Amino acid sequence: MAKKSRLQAPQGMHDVLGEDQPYFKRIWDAVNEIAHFYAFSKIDTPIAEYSELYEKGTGLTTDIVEKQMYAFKTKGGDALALRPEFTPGIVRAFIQHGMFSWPQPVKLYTYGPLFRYEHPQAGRYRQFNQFDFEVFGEQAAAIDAQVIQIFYTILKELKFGHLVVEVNSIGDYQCRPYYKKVLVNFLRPRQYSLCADCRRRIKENPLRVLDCKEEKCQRVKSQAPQVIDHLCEECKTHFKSLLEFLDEADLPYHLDPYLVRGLDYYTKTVFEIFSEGSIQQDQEGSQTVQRSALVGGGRYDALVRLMGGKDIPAVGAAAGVERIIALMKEKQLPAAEEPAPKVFLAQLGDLPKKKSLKLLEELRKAKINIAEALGRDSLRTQLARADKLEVAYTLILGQREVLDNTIVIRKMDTGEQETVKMEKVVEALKQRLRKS
RNA sequence: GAGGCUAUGGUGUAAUGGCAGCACAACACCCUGUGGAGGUGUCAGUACGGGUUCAAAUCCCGUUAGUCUCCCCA
Repeated sequence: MAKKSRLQAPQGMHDVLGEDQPYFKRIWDAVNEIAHFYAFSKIDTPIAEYSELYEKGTGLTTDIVEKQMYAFKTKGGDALALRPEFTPGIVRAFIQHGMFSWPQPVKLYTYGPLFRYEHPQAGRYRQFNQFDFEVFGEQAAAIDAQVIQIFYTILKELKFGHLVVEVNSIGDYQCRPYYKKVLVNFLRPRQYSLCADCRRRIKENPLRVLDCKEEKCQRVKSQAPQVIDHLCEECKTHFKSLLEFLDEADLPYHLDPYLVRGLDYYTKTVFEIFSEGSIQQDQEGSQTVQRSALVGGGRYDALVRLMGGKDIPAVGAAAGVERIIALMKEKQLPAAEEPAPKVFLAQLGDLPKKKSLKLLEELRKAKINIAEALGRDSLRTQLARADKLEVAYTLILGQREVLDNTIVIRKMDTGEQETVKMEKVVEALKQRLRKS
């Protein structure tokens, strides 16, 4: 093992500096606001769980668990894993705290970092953030529609323009095994028209062949039997009902009969939300539209029971925050606005500097955002800095003022100065700021 | 897990194998209690480790990281 002693963040992980913070804030604000409106309560689960939880929940054969999990042993010998997704942890909490006996449905949301060990590239990191909404104890398709609507609304709040919801139903444990057989029977005679990966998938996970982007596989799959034609009555009714709700809610959806998802636990509804992607030119000059899913989710009616709880239906989804931010930047969508200070406090000398601390605290209580440079002594430098910050007013507190118990208010654009009594300064500033 | 491209002060950029330079930023001074302009100066770099060569930022190999593609996914 090569020793990585460079003074740098680990691969695929990065610092979020001040300039990016407003984007996160904007997203968290939108998420919290909409969660509150739809009566979701926040849950924070540990950043690590027993590995077993994901092996059982997410699925042992999924890439996420098989190849991408940060798994480790504690000193006490426990096998833990950094969470690669939210759902199993939330399901665990649901069971552990007996939420099946809470008033149903139980609506939970969360956001925070997830970890997957994979090759970083555009919009993909080893530590990344998602926000996640889950609803337990409700099997009506109305709830599926509501979850979709919530994510759609959050992205709209963030000012995304053209959003497309791709939906499909992949059946449940009654009808999917049957469809799988039909699909395999269709694919097997045609396997030599498929790419190598898909030939492998026929055995491992035939549904994923439908997801392949290879052109020759696309050709085969366009002839392939579709899941929605093989749904059992219950799943068919549920899916029809979902589409009606989506129509009613004016959500622009597109039925993608080939949408399947990578995780094992989905049943019935699966969906993804895309933004109209960026157009990229490849070497031959042909244009391909980059579409990476911003949101992915679906229904998982059997998971709670599978993990040891009661038979509780559930539906949920998660959105990738870094991807959303990348697109916000590309489309120049607004981040949160940080109110810039409009006042600067300049002080000269020891005594004024001491008085400054108290004055700053008074201004904070009065909610007047103020900048200072207590580390600087020359008035010239402090004014230069005030100028750079584009404040409207600068307070000047020197020896003379402290002795007279006054302070100077300088209006920066005109250079007018006025001396006011120290105890009046908060009021005087408020007045002036209100005017401008 | 596989592959392509890239790497020069804090940032952005120069340098036919031959003195590592410029701009911005930061800091100080010109100007001791009055900013915006201007001037002077300071700080600071060839990602890391090897190799070729009289001579390497430049060529070669490896590592690391970034970026992109496949895989997979948010």
